Amino acid sequence: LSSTRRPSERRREDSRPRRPHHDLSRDEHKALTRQALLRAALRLLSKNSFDSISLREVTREAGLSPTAFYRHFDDMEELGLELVSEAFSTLRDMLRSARSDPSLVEDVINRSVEVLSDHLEAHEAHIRFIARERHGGVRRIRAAIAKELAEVTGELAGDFAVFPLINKWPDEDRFLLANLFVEFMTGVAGAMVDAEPAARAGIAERSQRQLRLIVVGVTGWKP
Amino acid sequence: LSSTRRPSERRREDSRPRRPHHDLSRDEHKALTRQALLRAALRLLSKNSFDSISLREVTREAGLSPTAFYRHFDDMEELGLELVSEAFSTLRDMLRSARSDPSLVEDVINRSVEVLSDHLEAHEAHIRFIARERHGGVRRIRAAIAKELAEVTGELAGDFAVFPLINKWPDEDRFLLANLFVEFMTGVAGAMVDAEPAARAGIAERSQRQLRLIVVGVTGWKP
DNA sequence: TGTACATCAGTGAACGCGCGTTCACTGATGTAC
DNA sequence: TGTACATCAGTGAACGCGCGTTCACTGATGTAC
Repeated sequence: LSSTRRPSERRREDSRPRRPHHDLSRDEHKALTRQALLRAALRLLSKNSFDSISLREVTREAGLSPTAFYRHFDDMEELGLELVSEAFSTLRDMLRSARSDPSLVEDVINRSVEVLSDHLEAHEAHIRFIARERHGGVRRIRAAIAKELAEVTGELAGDFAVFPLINKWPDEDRFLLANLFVEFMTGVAGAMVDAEPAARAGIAERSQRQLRLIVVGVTGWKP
Repeated sequence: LSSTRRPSERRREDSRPRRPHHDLSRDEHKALTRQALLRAALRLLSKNSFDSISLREVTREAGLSPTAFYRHFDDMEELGLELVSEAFSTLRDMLRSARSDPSLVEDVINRSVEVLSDHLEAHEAHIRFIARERHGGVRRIRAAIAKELAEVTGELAGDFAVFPLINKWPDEDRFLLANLFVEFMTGVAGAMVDAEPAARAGIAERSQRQLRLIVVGVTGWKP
């Protein structure tokens, strides 16, 4: 009996204290709680789609009372939109650092897929969320993801200027290629996220060969 | 007052009579009701994702009492799986007739996208359902869609034998190309389904140009 | 530095609602004779 | 063909449950003096 949990002990899902007893300011503490809600939602979203998880589930998973939610977000949709911009913020950080990586220019085909795999391993929940909600059941979230992807595509079209071959293509063709590349990579990410971890290396290899075929198309392309 | 609806008149969503008074057999009537449930679910699924619609919503939309559902399906997941096989049944009918269409061999690039557009116009709800649930929140439905897509990919790899260029490729490379093609087309379908109808022609044109780039890659590919 | 007051993140009770599922039922259709 | 009985698709009431949201509250943190 002495080892049984007392029912009054609420299960806590994170280390954020309900009542601060340490050196955090009120604002810092609030920011931590907000993060706890976002993390909790992301955890639930790896199993279910966004429009099927409830506000109460999120607060329960975060170790808060349901009403605490309203101190941080108006509703679930607002939290969802924040997850979108959070996911793309880290994704674009990754793209920025990739841009200054000389190995990527030397071996776009293999390195692109490798960079994607690495990012996926580090931010799996974010990528799964994007793959799931890209065509999901919530219009505003679909729209937010589409907007971010369009921006990434635009930037990528510019990046392609470093390749002598593509350098002289008209803007329209560069955009065409950037869009194909983004769609392809999105598909690869979606496949990897749904696959067993053991199957991911195989998907990566296949994707590299497919990307090679596309690059052959690029070298033979008449703009 | 005389024009107001009496509250006892339940809104009916289809023409299937609650109590048959005509020449349908019991089995025929049951099959119609089953169809009414599938149709109703598909209608709801164009707005929301599968794991957020309820059994009661479906029966309400079909004009039935909630309990009638259990005469046709054990639970919602069984209905969802039936929608998957229904969607792929019509899709594969389409692919079968496309296979015997000489215009497709003459002009794969443009005709493939046109055939997809036509199918999408005729079966939009089915295609949207597939695009939405392919990476959606219900494991068994994702698995069912993945299985169907894998079979379609396998058949397509065989179809490619009609092209002299690909004819001599090893099986592995043909599968690689079929997979790329299916992923590409799936992406196009997803984009079209999410886009305003007015924007679809533009997506079709862009996809044709991208497909042309891929075909350039095919012509230059060393197996 | 100390005190008095304002702020506000998080609480817990309460609400009305839609949910999935059970149950005994009804009455038209199907079948055995 | 007519009758008596079996089948079973669809019903409506009932259940316990989790939901989103409101409200007045508590008590630690922040601030004005």
